[in-house]
Amino acid sequence: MRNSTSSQKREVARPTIYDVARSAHVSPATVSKVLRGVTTVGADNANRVMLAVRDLGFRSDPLAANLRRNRRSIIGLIVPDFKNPFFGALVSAIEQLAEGSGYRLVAVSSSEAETIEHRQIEALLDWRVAGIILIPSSANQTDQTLLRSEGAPFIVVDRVSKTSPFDAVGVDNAEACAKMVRHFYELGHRKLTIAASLPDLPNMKDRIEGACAAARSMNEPMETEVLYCGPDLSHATAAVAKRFEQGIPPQAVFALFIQATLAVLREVDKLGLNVPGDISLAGFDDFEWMQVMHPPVATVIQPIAEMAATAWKQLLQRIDFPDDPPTTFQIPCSLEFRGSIARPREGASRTKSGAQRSEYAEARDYSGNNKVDKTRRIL
Amino acid sequence: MRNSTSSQKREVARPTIYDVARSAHVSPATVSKVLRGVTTVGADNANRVMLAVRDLGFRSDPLAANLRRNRRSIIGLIVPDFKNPFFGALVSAIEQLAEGSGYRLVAVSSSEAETIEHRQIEALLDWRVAGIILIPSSANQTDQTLLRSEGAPFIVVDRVSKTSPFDAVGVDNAEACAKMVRHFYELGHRKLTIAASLPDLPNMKDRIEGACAAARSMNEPMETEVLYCGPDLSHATAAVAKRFEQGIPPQAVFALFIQATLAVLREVDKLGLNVPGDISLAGFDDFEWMQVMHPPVATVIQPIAEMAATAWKQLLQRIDFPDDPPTTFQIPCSLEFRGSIARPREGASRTKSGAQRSEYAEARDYSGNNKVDKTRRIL
DNA sequence: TAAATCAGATAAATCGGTTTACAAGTTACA
DNA sequence: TGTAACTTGTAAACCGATTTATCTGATTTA
Repeated sequence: MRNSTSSQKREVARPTIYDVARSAHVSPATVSKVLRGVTTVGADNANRVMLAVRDLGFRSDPLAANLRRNRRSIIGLIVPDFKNPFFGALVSAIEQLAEGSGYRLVAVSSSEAETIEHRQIEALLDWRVAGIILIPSSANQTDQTLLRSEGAPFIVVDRVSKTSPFDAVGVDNAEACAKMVRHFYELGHRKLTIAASLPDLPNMKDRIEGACAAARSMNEPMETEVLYCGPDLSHATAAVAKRFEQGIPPQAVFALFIQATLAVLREVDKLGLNVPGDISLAGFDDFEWMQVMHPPVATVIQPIAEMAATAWKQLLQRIDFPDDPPTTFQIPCSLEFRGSIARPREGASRTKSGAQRSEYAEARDYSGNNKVDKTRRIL
Repeated sequence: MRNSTSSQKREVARPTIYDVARSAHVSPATVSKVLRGVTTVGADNANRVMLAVRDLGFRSDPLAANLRRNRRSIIGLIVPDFKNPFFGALVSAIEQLAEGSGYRLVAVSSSEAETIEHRQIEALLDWRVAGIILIPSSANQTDQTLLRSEGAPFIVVDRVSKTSPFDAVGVDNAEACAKMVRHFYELGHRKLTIAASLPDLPNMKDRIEGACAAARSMNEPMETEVLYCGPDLSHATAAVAKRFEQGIPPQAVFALFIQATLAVLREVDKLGLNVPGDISLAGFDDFEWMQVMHPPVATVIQPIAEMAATAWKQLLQRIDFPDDPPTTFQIPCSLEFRGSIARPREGASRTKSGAQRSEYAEARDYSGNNKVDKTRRIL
């Protein structure tokens, strides 16, 4: 005999469909049908059921429901780090899409660690999620292979290579970096320091290679130097500081991730240097603060909204058609050339000059003209 | 008869405890006991079970398990906006604590909307989470009342009032703002513009009142003006722009949330004004970019790590002792007085002066001396 | 009128672990 | 030796919704 009236110590006994059935004088099966919108129910009974549901405040238990039917309604999202506003914006964009799609999005973090990522994926699989959106913590593809072998619909986002054997959504890192390098070149730079995190992330690798290849292919080939800064701000600060202390500081830096951008700005500031007078700087990703800096920081803008939309669409496609061949998407970035890049100085003197400041003032075009696509703004 | 060998179209049939039981020549109940560490199992049987588990790659299905026993292992976290790096840091900090505590943390977003917040809470309750950490989207407490009435352990974080009738963890907003106002006062400011979001968030209310009360209580009372900027950057930009266009621009602004800080910087920049020469500025929350600005932005630092730790501890306490009286925590903030605040100018001329620049240069003390607690750094 | 069809409702099996109740075997102790 | 106490293991009920197979009564068809 069902006994849902026995109440736990604290818990208010939740009504079950058996309670609803009793109250509406129908069978539990009929209640289930009404709730799922099956039409083979008489209008009379349906009404009584709906009334009883309202009266008792009944809400279906997804644990029990999901256990029985094998359909699932949760999409899991694994993000390397909630602190990174780029991922925050990406999560947010995907969440907008999930809202009202019948799916529910839950986000978990891998803390940039493979072991945690693996645990989280196993947990999501155990919870029988409908699908998984993975922003990998590393280039290691064992987790993706696991997902494939478990038959779970999933899509890899952001840190992907062009040749991923799975569904993947990334940006055209190489081309974006090439464009930025060309901008440096056109302004007269022939030496470029590239501040990367670590070469083991696929997108970072593409950025480095794209930038270096572009530099080599110029009429007058540019001299490049790649600085590996490590994963976070403290590592980046140390690496950048070390580089600035030894030999002559670079005149042009392309920071391929946000922490490197901050590290360079910090170091430049510490040494009393001037951007772009002493050093030209470009970053990656667009954060609001970059536009209120003096000068505003030129940067590569990843199309977050488009990435989210593509990933979401492809995941739903994958859920519906598990056997279609996988697709890799490469979305182009846009670039924002702001005042932080200027012509290199002839004599490499390092005092602040008024002339230099006015030059940057002319170069900036970030305020006032709102021609920039809103969806590309972060924070 | 159990039939777990029938395979779905795509799905590789997951082994159940019945499969394990068959393979180990014991009953399913024995398997369950072994897995849950119940000791009343012979060593011989236990070994065979563990071997079978390994062989078959069995992993327990939490849906089925949680359905039967009423214990739960997931903590749900509701955050208003993933894009806000302050929340990102808070989520991240809480996640560190959840890791290795036996609980799993899943984050969902309310998109700053009461209706979505309500839906998310209902969903979490339906999923029978062990507890909920709520960063409210508004001052409306109906959701908190719902949680209380459903008997779910929960704790409210960040946007809380001192007098919350529930478990709550917030910071001492009023005192922090008072300190910052005193700093303005001591540097000679007698007029202060306070840029708030909306007065309906409890923490924002405390900030506004704390700042205004402090201003009034000075020997020479300060004149304050509260500017309501709305919830996001676009609203804030519009509100700030409007204020700067009408009458004389303020000489001192205390921005009580990050978007206001950005909006002020943007407007200052647009009008060609100089910080702190023409206008002194203080913000709320510490983001890395604030330190690489020229000048670095003075700000109130919320102790994120401590907030997370307190909230987590209290939630676990609440789970264990559902009937203890609720506690409200008020954690003090620290302040970082940086170069963006300086003495007001005598004659309110608005040209950039070299003298002014050097004054700010003396005021800054943000780099080099690493005495700032690492845990307070965001991004 | 009897047989076939069909809409509408339901009892019972089911999902996959957990828990309970109890049986069988051992050991302990009077 | 007989009974209580303790071990170890299992069958079966259970969590709450879904689904299947079946049943009833009404309507249609032969």
